[in-house]
Amino acid sequence: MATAMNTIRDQDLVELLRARGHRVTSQRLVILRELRRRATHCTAEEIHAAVRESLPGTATPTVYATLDLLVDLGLVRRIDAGGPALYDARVEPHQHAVCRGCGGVYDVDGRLHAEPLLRAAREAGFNPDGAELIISGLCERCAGQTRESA
Amino acid sequence: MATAMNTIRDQDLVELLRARGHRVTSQRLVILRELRRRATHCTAEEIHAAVRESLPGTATPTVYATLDLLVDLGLVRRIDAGGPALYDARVEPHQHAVCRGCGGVYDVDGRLHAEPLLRAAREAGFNPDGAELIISGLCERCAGQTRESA
DNA sequence: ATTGGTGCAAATCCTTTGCAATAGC
DNA sequence: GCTATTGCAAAGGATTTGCACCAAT
Repeated sequence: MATAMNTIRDQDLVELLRARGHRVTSQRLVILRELRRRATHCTAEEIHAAVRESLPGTATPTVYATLDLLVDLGLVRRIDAGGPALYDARVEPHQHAVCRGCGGVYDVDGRLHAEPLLRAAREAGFNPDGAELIISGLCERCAGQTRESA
Repeated sequence: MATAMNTIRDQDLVELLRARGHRVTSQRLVILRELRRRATHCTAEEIHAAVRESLPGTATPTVYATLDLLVDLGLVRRIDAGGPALYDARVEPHQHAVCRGCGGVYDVDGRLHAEPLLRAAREAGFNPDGAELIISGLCERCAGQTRESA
């Protein structure tokens, strides 16, 4: 089922699964591929719809379980931005901006410098392994509408 | 209904509501007071239970609507940490750490320096008005259990 | 007197659970 | 063959909606 093009990209998932004693299943491969194909965050539902095309029988709980696993393996970021959870396989350092008006989520490129806070967490007995920044505000369109209606 | 002690603290809410053309209701006062009394983040459900004691008939949708409004007014922070939304009226600069194991949310004192990212967002046409950092990892207890079971 | 807020009931949305069948090791 | 993973159906929990009544301005 794996094409030559995808084999290289699938490699890291296969190795991580084996290393952790998990099984390599087509659902897992297809779901990660789908997340990587779209270079943006998407919901479990969107992934489910896309995955159905290559793997018609795929069930909702499988999608959720797999997304959880991919997050655990560190291959996917989970973004909690108020609505349904978003999943993101984009690897470049970037954060997310959420519009208070329309709920849209936008990428903001740039590295997050949270070392002092991670250190503070560590000193308080917490073992951090990552951090997510959510910027909130108004997107261009919603800011414009607010101004017009005021 | 307002006691002398609370009047001072309620003042900012009353003024903000008036300024924005909203009405001053006892539900709004009581919900904000409750959030301020507990110096930690809590769920809508917890607030609801607490508010029922002084305002027995209070309905779920009222609690949600009021919390939304308080967040809009900038008096309360909303924290999306994977489970039910948390609301926090603590004013000292601090962020939150969420345990992957038990889901617990802990305060991490310290100011967040996200100016470069906020600037990047602004340059991309977004109008930021705040940012929330969620640190993820394992709390002391869960980290211990993982080690034991390994 | 107006109309924004509230309470109630019910709906909706997202996510998880329980269990039998399947497929990876 | 053993057991993790899957699919299916259904439950569960959080939040929102629609509408009638109430109460702040």
